Amino acid sequence: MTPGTSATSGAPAPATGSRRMPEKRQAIARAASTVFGREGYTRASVDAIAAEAGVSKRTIYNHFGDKEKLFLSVALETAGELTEIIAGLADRHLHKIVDLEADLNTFALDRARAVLGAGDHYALGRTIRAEAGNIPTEVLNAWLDAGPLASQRDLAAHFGRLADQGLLHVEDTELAATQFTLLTFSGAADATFYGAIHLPEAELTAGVTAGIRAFLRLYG
Amino acid sequence: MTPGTSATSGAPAPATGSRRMPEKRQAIARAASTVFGREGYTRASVDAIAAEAGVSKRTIYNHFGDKEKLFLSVALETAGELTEIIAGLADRHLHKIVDLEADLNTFALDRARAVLGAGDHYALGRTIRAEAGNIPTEVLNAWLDAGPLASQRDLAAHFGRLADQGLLHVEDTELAATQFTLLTFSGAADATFYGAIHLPEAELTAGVTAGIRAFLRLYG
DNA sequence: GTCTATAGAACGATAGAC
DNA sequence: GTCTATCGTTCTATAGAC
Repeated sequence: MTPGTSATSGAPAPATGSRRMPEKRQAIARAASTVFGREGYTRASVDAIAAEAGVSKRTIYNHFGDKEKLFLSVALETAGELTEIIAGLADRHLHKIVDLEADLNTFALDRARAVLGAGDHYALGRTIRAEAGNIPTEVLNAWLDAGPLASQRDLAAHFGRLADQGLLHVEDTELAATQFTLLTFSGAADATFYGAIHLPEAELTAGVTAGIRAFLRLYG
Repeated sequence: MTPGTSATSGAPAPATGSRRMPEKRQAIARAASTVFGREGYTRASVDAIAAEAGVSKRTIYNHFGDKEKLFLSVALETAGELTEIIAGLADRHLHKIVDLEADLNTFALDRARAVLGAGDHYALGRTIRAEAGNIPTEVLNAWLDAGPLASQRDLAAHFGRLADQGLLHVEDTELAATQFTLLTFSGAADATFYGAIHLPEAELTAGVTAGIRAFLRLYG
């Protein structure tokens, strides 16, 4: 094997043995994200990840060193994915306001569905939360900063703009964003264990609606 | 715990081989709670639990069947422990109000410290949350009902009483209790991954204070 | 004498690492 | 593909309780 010293060819090289195979690495990362998210860290076996990625175990060890490094790498690399999705939702629903309460409601609902819904957008995030006590502080902070905190800063910026337009009465935009998330998201996150179990749609909409009403009593 | 069939006598019965040994079972349950809470489900070995309990592995299997049953039993049996602690705090701080904002503040702070603080009051709860996807719905619901939901109902009752006294303006006491928890607790729970990492005292008090102020703007 | 609980060794499977 | 460690589980023998 010894992949580093195999044929040098600069050609596209679809076959195995090329000098660098970023697509293999990416396949491993994707597979690891899937399996870690589905099984959790300890239950996920390197065998299962290799099978999911369609590579041999040895390839994983060559690329990532060991299981822990693989997990931490994937945790860091995927930290920003959901942030961008949520930023897109905020831009779509909060950029041009037509009905403040309705627009906030739709944004909050879409965000909750994106994070907690059936898809595995956040499956790895669940595992990261579960393993928080075993993750080095720097990696944890990097994940927080590229993930949840980034979404919060983005939301605070939106609220600042809405305040400038006179649609909201906000002094501390960061605090308003935090409390918006608490009132419209954290309840559902807690009730579903961050998406691990299903929440009936009616309960989700009821919780979000009540949260939006409280938020507008505070800042409307 | 084990309400109906507790030990009949006051006799010490130190020797081995007695017909029923509930104190061994309790030692196992305590040890399992500790080790599961500290290590998580998959990392916790039956060996480690046996060592912590001062008991042989075989004894664990005789009492609980297998590792999964042991975990689920302990999860159910310890569900109400923290609930009673929090109920005591609520009774202490919310029964006789002298300064509404200060009393709510103290209660919220004490509760957050009790749940998220260094002690392992909630360590097993963290593991239960992490394993939610692998826990049978009925067990999960029983844990929720004896734990977080029970605390919430208790808090709602307090708020109902305070509303009757004219100290709060609350229509839906359950909703008020939910939003109180969201505004004064969930932020810290989220930031610490339910107590897995430490939160500086200053940040905790700042978050709680801001949450109480918002709550009183909503219901004061 | 029989029953039950205990301790500690032993087994089979699995997973991480090379 | 192989090695090695570990884990969940089971088996065997011992000893007190009825």
